[in-house]
Amino acid sequence: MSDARDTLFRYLTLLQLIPRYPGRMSTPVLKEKLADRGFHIDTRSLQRDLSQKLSTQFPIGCDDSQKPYRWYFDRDFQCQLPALDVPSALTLVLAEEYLKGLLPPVVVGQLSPHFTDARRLLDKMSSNGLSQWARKVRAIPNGKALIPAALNETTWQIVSQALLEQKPVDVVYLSRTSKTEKHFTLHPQGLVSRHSVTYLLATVDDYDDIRQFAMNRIEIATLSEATWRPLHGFDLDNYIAGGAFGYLQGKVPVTLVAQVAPQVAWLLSETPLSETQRLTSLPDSSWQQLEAEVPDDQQTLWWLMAMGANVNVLAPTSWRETLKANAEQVLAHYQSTLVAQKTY
Amino acid sequence: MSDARDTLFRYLTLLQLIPRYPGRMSTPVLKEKLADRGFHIDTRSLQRDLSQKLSTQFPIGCDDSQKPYRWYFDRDFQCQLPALDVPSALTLVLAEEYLKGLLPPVVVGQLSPHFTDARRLLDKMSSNGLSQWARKVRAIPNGKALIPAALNETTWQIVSQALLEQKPVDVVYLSRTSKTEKHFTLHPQGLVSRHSVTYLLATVDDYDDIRQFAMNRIEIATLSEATWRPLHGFDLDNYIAGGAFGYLQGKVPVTLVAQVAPQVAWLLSETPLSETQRLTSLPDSSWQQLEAEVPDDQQTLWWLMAMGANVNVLAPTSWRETLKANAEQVLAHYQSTLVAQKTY
DNA sequence: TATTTACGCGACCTACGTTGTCGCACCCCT
DNA sequence: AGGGGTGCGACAACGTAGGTCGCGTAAATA
Repeated sequence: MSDARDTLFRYLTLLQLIPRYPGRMSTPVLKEKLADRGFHIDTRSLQRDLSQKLSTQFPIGCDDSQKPYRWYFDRDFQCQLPALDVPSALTLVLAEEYLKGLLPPVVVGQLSPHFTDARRLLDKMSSNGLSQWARKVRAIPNGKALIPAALNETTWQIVSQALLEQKPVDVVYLSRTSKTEKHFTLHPQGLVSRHSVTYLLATVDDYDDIRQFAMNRIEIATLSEATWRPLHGFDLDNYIAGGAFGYLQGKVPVTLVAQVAPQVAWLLSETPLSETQRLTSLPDSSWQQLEAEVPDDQQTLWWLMAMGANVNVLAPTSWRETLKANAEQVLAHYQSTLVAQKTY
Repeated sequence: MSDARDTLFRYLTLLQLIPRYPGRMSTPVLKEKLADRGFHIDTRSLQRDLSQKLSTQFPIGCDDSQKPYRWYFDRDFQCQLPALDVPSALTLVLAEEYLKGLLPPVVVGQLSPHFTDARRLLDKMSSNGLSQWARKVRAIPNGKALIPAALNETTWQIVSQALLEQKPVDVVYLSRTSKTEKHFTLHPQGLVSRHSVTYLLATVDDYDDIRQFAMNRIEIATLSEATWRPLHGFDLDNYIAGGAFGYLQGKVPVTLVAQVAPQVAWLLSETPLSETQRLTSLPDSSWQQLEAEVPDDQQTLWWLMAMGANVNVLAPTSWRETLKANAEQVLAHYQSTLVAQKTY
């Protein structure tokens, strides 16, 4: 293995080194990287491998406009080494259905080679002609499907790279309040995808406080020349729990007690609110009593609100009061706009 | 290519033919499949390839308990041919975060080789030691995260295979109403993953009507000996739109008109309700007027309810009435249980 | 413009890897 | 006990991978 004169393995390593299309890699660099991994071969051999062996059998392209030729894989080529099995392929299709509603198109596009691979397998499998797998699988997302914010492909690439390699980025950002473009140097500390909007958490210029930047409002991103300023003691989970995304979350879970309508009980018996959930029948009613330890956060409260008259929260009292107050406010709204309503 | 005496390519094809662990494939079968793809080689060569070349370089195992040896890949081995790039790896991590809340653990586990591959790449990349990528990325799911219904691994494998290959399955199903186990022969027609519960749509035994089966309540599934009875004219999308999953959906979209609080307007400007959405300022208020073409479905109504007092729906009138009635009912609840409340 | 440098590429040759064939051993089945 | 299916060691012939040399070319440098 150290000598590793095994041709096959060298080919495979080489194939793994060649980047997918937007990227490219020159022959000398490839030789270098190959050497790093224990394959000390002559430049000539590498050239032969590329231009005679691999490029005839694989969708590999060569940019020969400049002299150190640079090689790349076709953008959408994908090859799983243990080929996908049918269940995995189906899972991928399902996953794609879900993710399309959750992540920006560009980001899902990043994974398209995987998904197309799965689809190709399923297509091929139904050689009888009419399996029509595409019409057999659907994902119904949780909650209202909002349209994911569009974002720029290179922005995603630059920012994700910067985040992971701990490098600063220069960005042109379209501020929300003032509709003006601003220039910042960001030091990325984290990435949060909330619903369908992706936020970059970063410190700005020379300041030490974390700020949020919606990725879709970053107009241009480039790796910065500035030096990286590390930030210690930042914890993403604490940051989120602190309410930064509108999800103020109490440290301690609370015990939810509520009466729920039959259809809600049915739902909850399939997909519990928490591990500790208990459902018990109520006398003289088709409703059931629900008890569960749930996080003290906005999400849970919204879920309860969406259930509307189908749940009747008994505890915690604060939630009960909130829900009650909310209902009163809603009614108040509908009183005050009574006149306006008539115009529709 | 027809003669394809290229060793490398034969090796690769072979590697793609060897299934991942739960599966296994015997030498004669491999020879057969290889021949199908144009590689007519001697059995001896195949044996050498497997036992001397491939199994020394790859995590390949051999079950030699029976005489036609059967080969398989390590369960969690994964090899992308153009290796993953950093943005793709990060996307995979994000995707996994989301999917963990949406699909049953076993189903996500089906994709774990992909995800572990991504994680391995990120781990390796941060050779400086402390990139701690895992602490840098979070996905906050849309809506309340219910716990996905657990389901059996082999059930998923059998059923997905049956669905795609148009084969009937014999199942032991734990009925919801009566807590008894029932035996059916199902003819799978579709698969719907709703929130976190996965349903199989199938005709039962000799009947022609579609019924839903929660995958998590299928206790045992085996490919059936029965002959496949095709069902014509079934359209999954129509079926869902027809309200089968509690999402009765009007054929025509409706025009939603509402006044929304600033924070809701903020959210909607990032992730619109629909392509046609318009937000306009209201005089004498920080609220804004929202107009959008939205589907006439339960999801949208739930979303409006969750927004509570932060939206004031003006049209369609039916929704306005529904929301108002709901608020009144909620208040009524909280009146009637006033006494009970005090005990908490 | 002349010179240098860096690559790509064709050619050549040798060592070694690949592959078909044969024979033997083993196990299972009848 | 015998025969078919399979794994495996050995061997010889063929093919080819890979190091080396040298030329041509294009870009960089003086």
